[in-house]
Amino acid sequence: MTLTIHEAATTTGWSPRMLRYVEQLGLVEPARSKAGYRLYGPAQLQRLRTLRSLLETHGVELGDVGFALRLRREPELTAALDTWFDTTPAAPEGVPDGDWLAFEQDKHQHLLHR
Amino acid sequence: MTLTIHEAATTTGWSPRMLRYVEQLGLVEPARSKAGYRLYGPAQLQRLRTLRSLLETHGVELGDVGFALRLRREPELTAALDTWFDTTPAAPEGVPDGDWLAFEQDKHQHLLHR
DNA sequence: GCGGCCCTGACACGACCCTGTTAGGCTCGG
DNA sequence: CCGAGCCTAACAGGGTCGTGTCAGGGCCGC
Repeated sequence: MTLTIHEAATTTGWSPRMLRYVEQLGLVEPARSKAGYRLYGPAQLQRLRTLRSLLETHGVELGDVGFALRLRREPELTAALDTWFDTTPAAPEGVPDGDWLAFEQDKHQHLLHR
Repeated sequence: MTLTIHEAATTTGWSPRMLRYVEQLGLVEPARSKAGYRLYGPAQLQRLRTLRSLLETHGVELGDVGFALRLRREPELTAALDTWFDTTPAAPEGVPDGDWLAFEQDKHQHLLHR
């Protein structure tokens, strides 16, 4: 029930080279035989096929998916990005600039070290 | 209370060229004067500075932040990535492969069209 | 035991990203 | 009105990404 890299390549539409690259990005990691051969099971094949359609239908690059993976593995990075995006793009009215800057910096401080 | 692009550049550590590039990525979009001049207010300056530290401390590229922005603007892309990542990396035991594949595809279907 | 796979590592090469720089034209302030 | 600064558009060059291909060396099945 496991395919060699060349077999997996032909049934999923990737090239063997790309399968190794995808593995290097941490996206699909096949099991290994005792001698080090990559062994692709049904789960990996399915993942490879859905990955392919994901790229096509959303116009995404492999590197982008790699970055999304990084986001999952580094919640603090995700948090930092979230606070950055959520920072009000315009200063609230009635608040002096200095105070507002201090407020925002404080907010970031808390969120980063939570 | 608004700075011209060159002034904003010197106080934030970016180059004018980069400020235009950052704007093009949709990350920091300054107001415009009637004649089309970019006008950076305190909010934009703060955003530029925090962006800079974000890149340094997390070893992230501008393009990555751009992709994160894209994720916020395209929830369906985020959903697609989530379901892909959450696909069990190994088939559950006791379930024939065919059934499991069907189950996963069905799950994706639902999640995508929710 | 040998032909055909697989492994890792490396080079190659186009495409695109990042950043600076320049050109040509408009705008601001004194 | 004139010098300094802004605008857009374009080119340029070093860097990285995606992908193929090759070399040198193990592993597998008949």
